[in-house]
Parts: sequence; C-alpha cells; structure tokens
Amino acid sequence: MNKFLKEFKDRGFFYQCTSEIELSNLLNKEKINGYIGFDCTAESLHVGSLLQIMCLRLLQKHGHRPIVLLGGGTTRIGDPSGKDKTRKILSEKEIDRNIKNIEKILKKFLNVKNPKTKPIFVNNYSWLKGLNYISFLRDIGKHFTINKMLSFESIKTRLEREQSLSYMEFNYMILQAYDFLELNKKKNCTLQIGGSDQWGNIVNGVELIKRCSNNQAYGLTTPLITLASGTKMGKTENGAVWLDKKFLSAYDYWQFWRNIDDRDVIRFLKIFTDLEISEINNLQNDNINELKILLANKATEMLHGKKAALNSEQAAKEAFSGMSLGMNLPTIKIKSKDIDKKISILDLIMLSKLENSKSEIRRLFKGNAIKINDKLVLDEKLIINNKMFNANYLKLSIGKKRHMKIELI
RNA sequence: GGAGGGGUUCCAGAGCGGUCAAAUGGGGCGGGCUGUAAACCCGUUGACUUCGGUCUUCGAAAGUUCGAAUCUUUCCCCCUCCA
Repeated sequence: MNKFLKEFKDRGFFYQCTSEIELSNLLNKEKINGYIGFDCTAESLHVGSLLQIMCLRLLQKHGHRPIVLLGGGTTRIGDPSGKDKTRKILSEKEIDRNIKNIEKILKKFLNVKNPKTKPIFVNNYSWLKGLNYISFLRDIGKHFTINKMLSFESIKTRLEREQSLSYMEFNYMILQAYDFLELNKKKNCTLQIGGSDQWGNIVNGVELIKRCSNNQAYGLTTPLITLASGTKMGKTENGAVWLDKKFLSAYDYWQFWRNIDDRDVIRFLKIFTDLEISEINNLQNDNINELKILLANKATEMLHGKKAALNSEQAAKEAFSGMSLGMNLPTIKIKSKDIDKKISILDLIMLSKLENSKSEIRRLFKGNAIKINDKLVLDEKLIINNKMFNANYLKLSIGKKRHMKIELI
C-alpha cells in the first residue's frame, strides 16, 4: 500500500475511499494535489476541523500538495448534510471576514515555505459567482438525476422527517461536485478528502469529473471523532474549543488536551500530533498523565507555538501544585486606584470574566469554590486590598480548574 | 383540501387556573473520592438582591380573571393521519 495511505489508516484517519487500489497506485506514481473544503460559517475553526487539518499536513509530509477550499460561494448556500434545519444565511461581509480569519489559522498548521507542497488557497466564490444558470443546467445539471439525488443520506433524512429543504440547499451537492470538477480542471486536483458526512458530495464530484472530462479522481473520508464518553469532541467549560486564541487562550487549549479521557489519549496522539506511530506505540505503557501532557504540548505547539506550549505547561504545573503564583496563567490587569475604591471579590471575579453572572458566583461561594492565592474565600463581600498581592500579583481560582492571575498596575 | 396533535427554562420532557422560577432525566457547574482521568456519591443549575425579597421567563400579540405556562381570540411555526 502507498505510504501516505498506510499512514492515513494507521493513524485512524480512514473511513471510506473510492477505488482504493487505484488511488494507492496513483499516489505511488506521482505527487498529487488534494483538496479539503472548509465551512466558513464561523469566524474561527474549532477542534472539530482539526482532523481535516491533520489530513492536509499528512499530504504535505508525503510530498503532496494540499488545496484549501474556503467555501465563500457554498457558505452562501449552506450544506444540508447533518443538519435538521436551514442554517441562517450570513452576510457577504461576515463570510469574507471569516474566510480571512480561517485562512490565517490554517497557515499556522501548514508548511507554507516548501515550494513543492505549499498549499493553494482557493475560494469557490470566484467561479460560482459568475455561473450562468442556463449553461450550468445544460453542462452540469444534466449529469444529475433527481432520483439519485433523493437517495442521498443528507437529502433523505430531511425529507423523511418532513423538514423542509429548500431548492437552494438541494443544490448544495451539485455545487460541491462542481467545485471538485473546477479544481480538477484548473489545479489538477485529483483527490478530495472530507468527513464521513461528506461522502455523498464527494462521490458526486468524482462522478461528475468522470463524465465531464473522463478524468479519474478520488475521494477519501475520515470518521467522525467521538470521545470515549460517547460525545462529540470539542467542548470545554466555556463552549467550543476554538483554534483562534482570540476565542480560546493557548492555556485553555492546552487544558483541553490535558483533560482528555484516559481511553482517548493514545488514539489522539496518533491523530492530533506528528509523533511517529512507532514512537507512540512505544509510549503505550508510560504514565498516563505524562502522556496527556505530551499530547497537550504537541497539540498546543502546533497551533500556538513552542513557547506558548511550554508556558501553558508551566502555568498548569504552578496552578495545580498550588505552590506558587502561576506566573504564566492568563492575566488581567487592575489599576491600584480601583483597589482604593474597595472592590469586592465578587466584583473582581466579574472583572476577570471567569464568570459573568453574580448569582452564579454567589452559588460558587456557597459551594466553597472560590480561592485567592489558594486560600478558600467564603465571604463574597471580602474587599480586595493591597496585601493580597504578592509583588503585584494575585491568583484567583474558581474550582480546581479555572485559574487566573490578577496583576496590579 | 379534510381530521387531529403540538410549540415549556441548555436539551429531552412533565405540568393544564393559585401551593410554578415550573416535576423528572440528560448535560453543565461546584464539592467529595482520585490522577487536572473514568466510575461513583452529594449539592447546584433564570437575573438582581441590603438574603426580607424584587424583576423577567412557558411560540407571538390581545383578552377573561383578584390571580394564567395553564381559559378565550387572532397570528406564526411544527408534527401525525386521510384525500
């Protein structure tokens, strides 16, 4: 089997493939261009997209070139796959902003220097916006039968549940197939990778290419990653695990990986780090907590850089050993003149944004959850004073896991 | 087109004139145990509060009533069955 494909499988990326043997032969013979499309409905990607990103990296590792399709056009339509409801349609401005931001994130993960594997970023709006309806129907539409389209999972479920599916959304799969055709023609793209829910859309593209240009293209899908606990991955205390530090600090990102279920650690090392498989297999019997730290470090390093990873590790050590201040913790600054105004600890927590409901904070006090410098505080009205700061720093903790450093300026 | 059923707090789902900020389960949060894991146990889960209460929520609007998530009217949206 081809080396790329083998590693793809060994790491647990593989779900389904169109004509696997042929694809393997092709990959042995030449370096190809493979594409993955990213949804641009949010301003940032979250860990849910990380597996796809790792696929792009793996392509690069094996000398192939990734094409990143940012669906400026298709985002304007909305993919019905896996959705019960029509998504809200974003404004042009929002989509453009999202695309810029997502591209920035992706560039952190990909090698943009090596001219042989440097990723190509494309926006399908560039070819979708100018489509002529009549000629599109004649050239592309004729290859799709309604009978077949109705049999696709994404469409079927919507119809079975009698949830309305607009004509616009119904066209999504055609547009995605057309994207593949376009990339095949213009960028010599012969492979599309996507999540398992994209299978139907991908197969359509492969067939369309066959019919329109008689070229052979391939599709490869990845499984949906679930946690050992059975839930979909990607939640922390505060919601989604964003890949943009504007929405989730490097420290919290690190914490997300540090807190992974024991049963998921080895699997995730294979999926979400670059460590060689053989190396990971040798680690199997290592201390589980050390492995989690390794996972957290590798994952954080890939996104936020080595320094951020080390800082997070250090901060975590300090925060959880409870000895010192935790110099590397996320920090907010407070002016000494605000201290003079006698603000209470409750106000301080509000300022820190660790919580944003006073009622909730009051409950936390009742549950013995609030600590200042690792000392339990029971009185929500406790006034913050200068003595609580050690060399201008104060450590504020909620529960065992949420810590913050307050800096006096 | 005809006949029914329904929209409840993060989700599922009870309530069907006052005792309802609304049962129960899931999820979340906090505490205990531990390993920043899992499992388990306990507490908590609208907002604000001088902790006495106050304010806003049960698809939307209007109404009946001392009093409505609960009754009436109109509107919007979903579902099931028949044609």
